[in-house]
Amino acid sequence: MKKKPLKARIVETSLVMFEKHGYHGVTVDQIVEECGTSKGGFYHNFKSKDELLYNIHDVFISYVLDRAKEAYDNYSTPTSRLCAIILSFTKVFDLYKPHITVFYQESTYLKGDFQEKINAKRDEYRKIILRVIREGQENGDFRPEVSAEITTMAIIGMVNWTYKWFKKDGELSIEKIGEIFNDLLVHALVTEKGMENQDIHTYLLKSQLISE
Amino acid sequence: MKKKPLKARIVETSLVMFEKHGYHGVTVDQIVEECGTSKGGFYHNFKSKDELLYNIHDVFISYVLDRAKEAYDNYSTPTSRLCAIILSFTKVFDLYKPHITVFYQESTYLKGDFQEKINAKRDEYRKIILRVIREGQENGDFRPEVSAEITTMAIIGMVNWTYKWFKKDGELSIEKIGEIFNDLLVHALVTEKGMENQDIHTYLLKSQLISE
DNA sequence: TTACAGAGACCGACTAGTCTGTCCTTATAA
DNA sequence: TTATAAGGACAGACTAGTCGGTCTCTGTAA
Repeated sequence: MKKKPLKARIVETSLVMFEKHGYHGVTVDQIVEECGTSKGGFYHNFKSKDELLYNIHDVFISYVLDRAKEAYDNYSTPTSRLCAIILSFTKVFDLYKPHITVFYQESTYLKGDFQEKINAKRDEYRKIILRVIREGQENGDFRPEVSAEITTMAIIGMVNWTYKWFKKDGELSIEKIGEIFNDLLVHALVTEKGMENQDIHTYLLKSQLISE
Repeated sequence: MKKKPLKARIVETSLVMFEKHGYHGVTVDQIVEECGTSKGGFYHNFKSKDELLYNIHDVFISYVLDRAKEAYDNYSTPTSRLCAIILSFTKVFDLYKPHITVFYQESTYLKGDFQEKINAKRDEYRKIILRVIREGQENGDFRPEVSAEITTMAIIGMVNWTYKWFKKDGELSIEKIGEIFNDLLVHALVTEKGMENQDIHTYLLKSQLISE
């Protein structure tokens, strides 16, 4: 029964603390106190508090970026690709909720080089979605009259905002939430022609009467 | 030519600075330097830096809350109410973009009583949208199979996220962006029966071919 | 004279980061 | 197998600087 390496423990502990109190609401002393180590232990593993923040950002954005690329490669139509990307992202909330919160809450405080590296990956992510939507508009599956750029940001916003309200022990599982997002998206974007595709019904929720 | 009162100048100046560098990235000294006053001037108008942060939060949330209530009262169908609320909110970006950024970025750092007051208003806002969606589902205008709660948060997310990317001198005006949001929403939510309503076409973008 | 708005030197608490030293594991030579 | 050397992981006292907030003083308008 081996103990986890200190570096991982520092990341995990600080993550929970940052999520609750914010990056500036937690001191290095509090972090080392909480995971039972020392200043020495901390600065042996990280060059600075900033580097810890960068580390947290990078783990998360690299992970979702990989999932998005996978989703793009594993499917071949705009609709299935978009839905797969959305679903892969929402699923990450179960695993990386604290990372995501820190990512969107504290990225202002990333300095110079750290900020540039993260922004580059963030932009890459955005461009994948933008590309899927453009391809959908070009082949007639998606409605052409809505701006692809704005739609991209609307989708990203809808999904990302989940970090503000999602509770792991809430009523709906994260998969279910992802399905609702996809259902809304498909209705908002897909044309009648695009709807004729058979497998699109995979992404739609079954209509049911409201109980009275 | 009367000068603006110092208190307002402090708010305006700090807002711009907070938006760029974050609440913790700006010191009181920097604020008073930037608006040509002194520590004395600052602490004569605010009990603490926290109170300034609260002030900024309150101005913004109170404003949008009033606009939402107005929009609800001025319209009578779920669709028109929802669209009016969304439009009133997006329009606020022209006026209050820095407030909004600070609101969503720094609310973690509001202490005790301040936090509770802001959260109460924020919750009130959420409930207005939730109510409109429920009413739409009950009268058959909105699709009943999507969860009203999740849809509410999806909408709020889509709109709120605008603060992360909207540029005042960008390609599209904020009104145009609001119209796209409404178009997406109407397609995502409204039933065929609900679509029969005449004035719904006000909220839809005109279909046009993509130039090749 | 009074009341209030603002100036700015000053303070004390706090915090990121440093530095020296210790322990423990592992490699190596006898 | 054992003695010894070396290097990495960590401990924790310490430092230098920063920042929110206070206090006293000044100018001004009624």
